[in-house]
Amino acid sequence: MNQNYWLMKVEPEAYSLETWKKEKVTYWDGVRNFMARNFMRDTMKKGDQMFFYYSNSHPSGIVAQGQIVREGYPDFTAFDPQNIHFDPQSDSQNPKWYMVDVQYVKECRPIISLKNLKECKDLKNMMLFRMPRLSVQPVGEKEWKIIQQLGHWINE
DNA sequence: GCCAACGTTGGC
DNA sequence: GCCAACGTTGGC
Repeated sequence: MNQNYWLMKVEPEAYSLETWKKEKVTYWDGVRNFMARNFMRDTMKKGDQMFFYYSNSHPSGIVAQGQIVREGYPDFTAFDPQNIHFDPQSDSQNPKWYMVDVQYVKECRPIISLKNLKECKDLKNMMLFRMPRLSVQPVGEKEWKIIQQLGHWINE
């Protein structure tokens, strides 16, 4: 089976690493971008690995690693008018947005900051730099391995 | 189907 | 908090 790698962004105020570590598995709701949605709906497979990336943070960067444990299914937060991610164009008969479930694997401490990533010349082709606003994006196997080396990973 | 206006993301 | 980049919307 072909193993894929991903980077998924979250703002720490929206969903923190501490919460993820406690819950172990979370659904990745609220993605409202077509390219990111298509990756989750069509390409992500159970067993794929992902970096958990803090955006809009001080600093921004990779703080943990996880894996996909459930493949794309409708993002039900879009159906709920009370929810901040509500989208009237999406309903359960014809869902517009999708999500996956991700399980916590291990933490990276200290953070691998965006600056660290940019300074690593072997990573200069990362999609992160070319498409800085894409919140769910693939990571190449080579890049994945380099980042594994770059970080200090902690299993708790 | 083009493209200007608008809204959002996210680094700084 | 500013603002550049860029995805999306909507008028035509």
